[in-house]
Amino acid sequence: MKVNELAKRGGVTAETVRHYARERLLAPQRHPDNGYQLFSDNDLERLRFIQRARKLGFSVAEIRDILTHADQGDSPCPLVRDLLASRLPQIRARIAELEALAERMEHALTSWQHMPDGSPDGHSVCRLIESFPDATSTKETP
Amino acid sequence: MKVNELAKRGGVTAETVRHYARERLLAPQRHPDNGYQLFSDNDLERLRFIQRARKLGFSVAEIRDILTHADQGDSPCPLVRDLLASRLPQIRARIAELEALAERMEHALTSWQHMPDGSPDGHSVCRLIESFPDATSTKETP
DNA sequence: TAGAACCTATGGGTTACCCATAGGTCAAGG
DNA sequence: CCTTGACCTATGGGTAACCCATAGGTTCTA
Repeated sequence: MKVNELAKRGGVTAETVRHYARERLLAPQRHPDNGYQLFSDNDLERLRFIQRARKLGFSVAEIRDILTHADQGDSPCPLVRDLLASRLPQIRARIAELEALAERMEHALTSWQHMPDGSPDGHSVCRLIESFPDATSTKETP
Repeated sequence: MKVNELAKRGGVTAETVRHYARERLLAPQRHPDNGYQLFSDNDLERLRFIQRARKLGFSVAEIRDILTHADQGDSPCPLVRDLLASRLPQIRARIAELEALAERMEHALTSWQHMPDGSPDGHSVCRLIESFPDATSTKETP
Protein backbone atom coordinates (compact mmCIF):
# COMPACT_ATOMS: atom_id res chain seq x y z
CA MET A 1 0.00 0.00 0.00
CA LYS A 2 1.06 3.59 -0.56
CA VAL A 3 1.52 6.45 1.87
CA ASN A 4 -2.05 7.66 1.97
CA GLU A 5 -3.54 4.25 2.49
CA LEU A 6 -1.20 3.42 5.34
CA ALA A 7 -1.89 6.81 6.88
CA LYS A 8 -5.65 6.29 6.76
CA ARG A 9 -5.44 2.77 8.12
CA GLY A 10 -3.17 3.94 10.91
CA GLY A 11 -5.18 7.04 11.70
CA VAL A 12 -2.40 9.52 11.07
CA THR A 13 -1.64 12.02 8.33
CA ALA A 14 0.38 11.16 5.24
CA GLU A 15 3.01 13.63 6.40
CA THR A 16 3.40 11.71 9.63
CA VAL A 17 3.96 8.49 7.72
CA ARG A 18 6.56 10.19 5.53
CA HIS A 19 8.16 11.60 8.64
CA TYR A 20 8.48 8.17 10.22
CA ALA A 21 9.90 6.84 6.98
CA ARG A 22 12.42 9.66 6.83
CA GLU A 23 13.35 8.93 10.44
CA ARG A 24 13.72 5.25 9.56
CA LEU A 25 11.01 3.98 11.89
CA LEU A 26 9.46 2.54 8.77
CA ALA A 27 11.51 1.14 5.91
CA PRO A 28 9.11 0.72 3.01
CA GLN A 29 10.13 -0.91 -0.22
CA ARG A 30 10.24 1.21 -3.34
CA HIS A 31 8.27 0.57 -6.45
CA PRO A 32 11.00 -0.06 -9.02
CA ASP A 33 9.26 1.93 -11.75
CA ASN A 34 8.11 5.10 -10.03
CA GLY A 35 9.94 5.20 -6.70
CA TYR A 36 6.74 5.25 -4.65
CA GLN A 37 7.03 3.98 -1.11
CA LEU A 38 5.29 0.63 -0.70
CA PHE A 39 4.18 -0.44 2.77
CA SER A 40 3.28 -3.91 3.90
CA ASP A 41 0.84 -5.14 6.53
CA ASN A 42 3.83 -5.47 8.77
CA ASP A 43 4.44 -1.77 8.37
CA LEU A 44 0.89 -1.15 9.49
CA GLU A 45 1.57 -3.18 12.63
CA ARG A 46 4.73 -1.19 13.08
CA LEU A 47 2.83 2.05 12.74
CA ARG A 48 0.33 0.93 15.36
CA PHE A 49 3.20 -0.01 17.62
CA ILE A 50 4.62 3.47 17.14
CA GLN A 51 1.28 5.02 18.07
CA ARG A 52 1.09 3.04 21.27
CA ALA A 53 4.64 3.90 22.17
CA ARG A 54 4.01 7.60 21.48
CA LYS A 55 0.95 7.41 23.72
CA LEU A 56 3.21 6.08 26.44
CA GLY A 57 5.46 9.10 26.05
CA PHE A 58 8.32 7.64 24.05
CA SER A 59 10.04 9.97 21.63
CA VAL A 60 10.45 9.15 17.98
CA ALA A 61 14.19 8.66 18.50
CA GLU A 62 13.55 6.27 21.39
CA ILE A 63 11.07 4.30 19.33
CA ARG A 64 13.63 4.04 16.57
CA ASP A 65 16.04 2.53 19.10
CA ILE A 66 13.40 0.12 20.32
CA LEU A 67 12.56 -0.98 16.80
CA THR A 68 16.21 -1.31 15.86
CA HIS A 69 16.81 -3.59 18.83
CA ALA A 70 13.85 -5.70 17.86
CA ASP A 71 14.91 -5.81 14.21
CA GLN A 72 18.25 -7.20 15.34
CA GLY A 73 16.52 -9.92 17.31
CA ASP A 74 17.27 -8.37 20.69
CA SER A 75 14.48 -7.92 23.17
CA PRO A 76 13.85 -4.21 23.56
CA CYS A 77 11.82 -4.77 26.71
CA PRO A 78 14.55 -3.94 29.26
CA LEU A 79 15.23 -0.72 27.35
CA VAL A 80 11.53 0.02 27.32
CA ARG A 81 11.22 -0.46 31.07
CA ASP A 82 14.23 1.72 31.75
CA LEU A 83 13.14 4.50 29.46
CA LEU A 84 9.70 4.61 30.95
CA ALA A 85 10.94 4.48 34.52
CA SER A 86 13.34 7.33 33.98
CA ARG A 87 10.85 9.43 32.00
CA LEU A 88 8.09 9.25 34.58
CA PRO A 89 9.70 11.49 37.21
CA GLN A 90 10.46 14.03 34.49
CA ILE A 91 6.80 14.11 33.55
CA ARG A 92 5.87 14.52 37.20
CA ALA A 93 8.31 17.40 37.46
CA ARG A 94 6.86 18.98 34.35
CA ILE A 95 3.38 18.70 35.81
CA ALA A 96 4.55 20.37 39.00
CA GLU A 97 6.09 23.19 36.97
CA LEU A 98 2.91 23.72 35.03
CA GLU A 99 0.83 23.65 38.18
CA ALA A 100 3.03 26.30 39.72
CA LEU A 101 2.63 28.32 36.53
CA ALA A 102 -1.14 27.93 36.60
CA GLU A 103 -1.20 29.06 40.20
CA ARG A 104 0.83 32.15 39.40
CA MET A 105 -1.51 32.89 36.53
CA GLU A 106 -4.59 32.52 38.68
CA HIS A 107 -3.11 34.55 41.46
CA ALA A 108 -2.30 37.25 38.92
CA LEU A 109 -5.76 37.26 37.42
CA THR A 110 -7.53 37.47 40.76
CA SER A 111 -5.28 40.12 42.21
CA TRP A 112 -5.56 42.12 39.02
CA GLN A 113 -9.31 42.36 39.46
CA HIS A 114 -8.69 45.17 41.92
CA MET A 115 -6.11 46.98 39.82
CA PRO A 116 -6.86 49.52 37.11
CA ASP A 117 -5.18 49.50 33.72
CA GLY A 118 -2.52 52.16 33.52
CA SER A 119 -0.76 53.95 30.75
CA PRO A 120 2.93 53.27 30.46
CA ASP A 121 5.13 56.01 31.85
CA GLY A 122 8.89 56.03 31.67
CA HIS A 123 9.22 53.64 34.60
CA SER A 124 6.44 51.18 34.09
CA VAL A 125 5.33 49.11 31.14
CA CYS A 126 2.42 47.41 32.84
CA ARG A 127 2.09 47.51 36.58
CA LEU A 128 0.07 44.33 36.50
CA ILE A 129 3.09 42.35 35.46
CA GLU A 130 5.52 44.48 37.38
CA SER A 131 3.60 43.81 40.59
CA PHE A 132 4.88 40.27 40.34
CA PRO A 133 7.85 38.78 42.16
CA ASP A 134 11.27 38.77 40.63
CA ALA A 135 12.55 35.96 38.47
CA THR A 136 14.95 34.32 40.86
CA SER A 137 14.90 30.63 40.08
CA THR A 138 12.03 28.74 38.45
CA LYS A 139 12.14 27.91 34.79
CA GLU A 140 9.23 27.53 32.42
CA THR A 141 8.63 26.33 28.90
CA PRO A 142 4.88 26.30 28.38
CA MET B 1 26.68 48.46 29.47
CA LYS B 2 27.50 45.61 27.10
CA VAL B 3 25.86 42.27 26.58
CA ASN B 4 27.65 40.35 29.31
CA GLU B 5 27.06 42.93 31.97
CA LEU B 6 23.37 43.20 31.23
CA ALA B 7 23.13 39.42 31.20
CA LYS B 8 24.77 39.12 34.59
CA ARG B 9 22.70 41.88 36.11
CA GLY B 10 19.54 40.33 34.73
CA GLY B 11 20.46 36.80 35.70
CA VAL B 12 20.35 35.37 32.18
CA THR B 13 22.96 34.23 29.68
CA ALA B 14 24.51 36.54 27.15
CA GLU B 15 22.91 34.46 24.43
CA THR B 16 19.50 35.15 25.88
CA VAL B 17 20.18 38.87 25.84
CA ARG B 18 21.28 38.67 22.23
CA HIS B 19 18.21 36.62 21.45
CA TYR B 20 15.91 39.25 22.92
CA ALA B 21 17.76 41.93 21.00
CA ARG B 22 17.43 39.96 17.78
CA GLU B 23 13.73 39.54 18.49
CA ARG B 24 13.46 43.27 19.14
CA LEU B 25 12.37 43.02 22.75
CA LEU B 26 15.44 45.10 23.49
CA ALA B 27 16.68 47.83 21.19
CA PRO B 28 20.16 48.72 22.37
CA GLN B 29 22.13 51.56 20.91
CA ARG B 30 25.26 50.76 18.97
CA HIS B 31 28.68 52.02 19.80
CA PRO B 32 29.53 54.10 16.72
CA ASP B 33 33.12 52.86 16.56
CA ASN B 34 32.91 49.14 17.09
CA GLY B 35 29.23 48.28 16.65
CA TYR B 36 28.90 46.80 20.15
CA GLN B 37 25.42 46.77 21.60
CA LEU B 38 25.05 49.28 24.41
CA PHE B 39 22.32 48.77 26.96
CA SER B 40 20.92 51.33 29.36
CA ASP B 41 19.46 51.01 32.83
CA ASN B 42 16.11 51.17 31.15
CA ASP B 43 17.03 48.05 29.18
CA LEU B 44 17.79 46.35 32.46
CA GLU B 45 14.31 47.20 33.70
CA ARG B 46 12.95 45.94 30.42
CA LEU B 47 14.85 42.69 30.84
CA ARG B 48 13.44 42.25 34.32
CA PHE B 49 9.99 42.92 32.96
CA ILE B 50 10.56 40.23 30.35
CA GLN B 51 11.61 37.77 33.05
CA ARG B 52 8.48 38.40 35.05
CA ALA B 53 6.31 38.07 31.99
CA ARG B 54 8.03 34.80 31.00
CA LYS B 55 7.39 33.51 34.51
CA LEU B 56 3.73 34.26 33.98
CA GLY B 57 3.75 32.14 30.86
CA PHE B 58 3.88 34.80 28.15
CA SER B 59 5.75 33.90 24.99
CA VAL B 60 8.54 36.02 23.63
CA ALA B 61 6.30 37.10 20.74
CA GLU B 62 3.56 38.13 23.16
CA ILE B 63 5.99 40.10 25.24
CA ARG B 64 7.17 41.87 22.13
CA ASP B 65 3.56 42.87 21.45
CA ILE B 66 3.13 44.07 25.02
CA LEU B 67 6.29 46.13 24.88
CA THR B 68 5.41 47.54 21.47
CA HIS B 69 2.05 48.70 22.80
CA ALA B 70 3.72 50.34 25.75
CA ASP B 71 6.37 51.93 23.56
CA GLN B 72 3.60 53.54 21.55
CA GLY B 73 2.02 54.93 24.70
CA ASP B 74 -0.89 52.49 24.70
CA SER B 75 -1.69 50.61 27.85
CA PRO B 76 -0.88 46.96 27.25
CA CYS B 77 -2.83 45.92 30.34
CA PRO B 78 -6.05 44.86 28.60
CA LEU B 79 -3.98 42.76 26.21
CA VAL B 80 -2.12 41.29 29.16
CA ARG B 81 -5.34 40.34 30.93
CA ASP B 82 -6.78 38.77 27.80
CA LEU B 83 -3.67 36.80 26.97
CA LEU B 84 -3.41 35.42 30.46
CA ALA B 85 -7.09 34.57 30.69
CA SER B 86 -7.03 32.69 27.42
CA ARG B 87 -3.76 30.93 28.17
CA LEU B 88 -4.79 29.59 31.55
CA PRO B 89 -7.29 26.98 30.32
CA GLN B 90 -4.71 25.79 27.81
CA ILE B 91 -2.26 25.23 30.63
CA ARG B 92 -4.91 23.38 32.59
CA ALA B 93 -5.61 21.20 29.58
CA ARG B 94 -1.90 20.51 29.17
CA ILE B 95 -1.68 19.49 32.82
CA ALA B 96 -4.60 17.13 32.38
CA GLU B 97 -2.92 15.62 29.32
CA LEU B 98 0.31 15.08 31.19
CA GLU B 99 -1.50 13.60 34.16
CA ALA B 100 -3.23 11.14 31.88
CA LEU B 101 0.15 10.32 30.38
CA ALA B 102 1.70 9.80 33.81
CA GLU B 103 -1.14 7.51 34.75
CA ARG B 104 -0.69 5.44 31.63
CA MET B 105 3.01 5.23 32.36
CA GLU B 106 2.46 4.15 35.93
CA HIS B 107 -0.17 1.66 34.92
CA ALA B 108 2.25 0.28 32.38
CA LEU B 109 5.11 -0.01 34.84
CA THR B 110 3.04 -1.77 37.48
CA SER B 111 1.35 -4.16 35.11
CA TRP B 112 4.69 -4.96 33.51
CA GLN B 113 6.03 -6.18 36.81
CA HIS B 114 4.23 -9.43 36.18
CA MET B 115 5.29 -9.75 32.54
CA PRO B 116 8.52 -11.31 31.34
CA ASP B 117 10.71 -9.74 28.69
CA GLY B 118 10.25 -11.47 25.38
CA SER B 119 12.26 -11.75 22.22
CA PRO B 120 10.73 -10.21 19.18
CA ASP B 121 9.14 -12.65 16.80
CA GLY B 122 7.61 -11.73 13.46
CA HIS B 123 4.42 -10.49 15.06
CA SER B 124 5.59 -8.71 18.17
CA VAL B 125 8.19 -6.07 18.83
CA CYS B 126 7.64 -5.79 22.54
CA ARG B 127 4.56 -7.24 24.11
CA LEU B 128 4.85 -4.79 26.94
CA ILE B 129 3.95 -1.94 24.67
CA GLU B 130 1.66 -3.98 22.49
CA SER B 131 -0.38 -4.95 25.53
CA PHE B 132 -1.52 -1.34 25.59
CA PRO B 133 -4.74 0.08 24.20
CA ASP B 134 -4.95 1.40 20.70
CA ALA B 135 -4.29 5.01 19.85
CA THR B 136 -7.81 6.22 19.25
CA SER B 137 -7.91 9.84 20.35
CA THR B 138 -5.64 11.49 22.89
CA LYS B 139 -2.71 13.56 21.73
CA GLU B 140 0.58 14.09 23.51
CA THR B 141 3.62 16.29 23.10
CA PRO B 142 5.76 15.76 26.22
C1' DT C 1 -7.17 12.37 -23.06
C1' DA C 2 -7.75 15.62 -19.74
C1' DG C 3 -8.17 16.65 -15.06
C1' DA C 4 -8.28 15.06 -10.41
C1' DA C 5 -5.95 12.90 -7.08
C1' DC C 6 -1.99 11.00 -5.81
C1' DC C 7 3.11 10.57 -5.43
C1' DT C 8 8.14 12.47 -4.97
C1' DA C 9 12.05 15.49 -2.78
C1' DT C 10 13.36 19.80 -0.92
C1' DG C 11 13.33 23.37 2.09
C1' DG C 12 11.26 26.43 5.48
C1' DG C 13 8.34 27.19 9.67
C1' DT C 14 7.11 26.30 14.60
C1' DT C 15 9.64 27.69 20.33
C1' DA C 16 13.26 29.75 23.03
C1' DC C 17 17.03 29.54 23.14
C1' DC C 18 22.21 27.00 22.89
C1' DC C 19 26.43 26.31 20.55
C1' DA C 20 30.24 26.49 17.07
C1' DT C 21 32.72 29.21 13.92
C1' DA C 22 35.51 32.94 12.24
C1' DG C 23 37.01 37.13 12.97
C1' DG C 24 37.18 42.01 15.17
C1' DT C 25 38.10 44.69 19.86
C1' DC C 26 39.96 45.79 24.18
C1' DA C 27 42.41 45.93 28.83
C1' DA C 28 46.36 44.61 31.29
C1' DG C 29 50.92 42.91 32.04
C1' DG C 30 55.71 41.86 30.64
C1' DC D 1 54.78 47.67 22.11
C1' DC D 2 52.81 43.60 21.88
C1' DT D 3 50.74 39.60 23.26
C1' DT D 4 47.24 37.12 25.67
C1' DG D 5 42.87 36.32 27.15
C1' DA D 6 38.43 37.97 27.67
C1' DC D 7 35.07 40.04 25.30
C1' DC D 8 32.37 41.40 21.14
C1' DT D 9 30.17 40.60 16.31
C1' DA D 10 27.19 37.95 12.65
C1' DT D 11 25.98 33.66 10.64
C1' DG D 12 24.21 29.35 10.52
C1' DG D 13 22.85 24.91 12.48
C1' DG D 14 20.69 22.19 16.22
C1' DT D 15 16.64 20.98 19.31
C1' DA D 16 10.99 17.77 18.70
C1' DA D 17 7.60 16.21 15.91
C1' DC D 18 5.71 17.20 12.71
C1' DC D 19 3.04 20.79 9.08
C1' DC D 20 2.99 23.22 4.85
C1' DA D 21 4.33 25.06 0.26
C1' DT D 22 6.50 24.27 -4.03
C1' DA D 23 7.48 22.05 -8.32
C1' DG D 24 7.12 18.35 -10.89
C1' DG D 25 6.14 13.25 -12.07
C1' DT D 26 2.29 9.40 -11.94
C1' DT D 27 -1.99 7.07 -11.85
C1' DC D 28 -6.86 6.71 -11.98
C1' DT D 29 -11.28 7.75 -13.94
C1' DA D 30 -14.74 9.79 -16.72
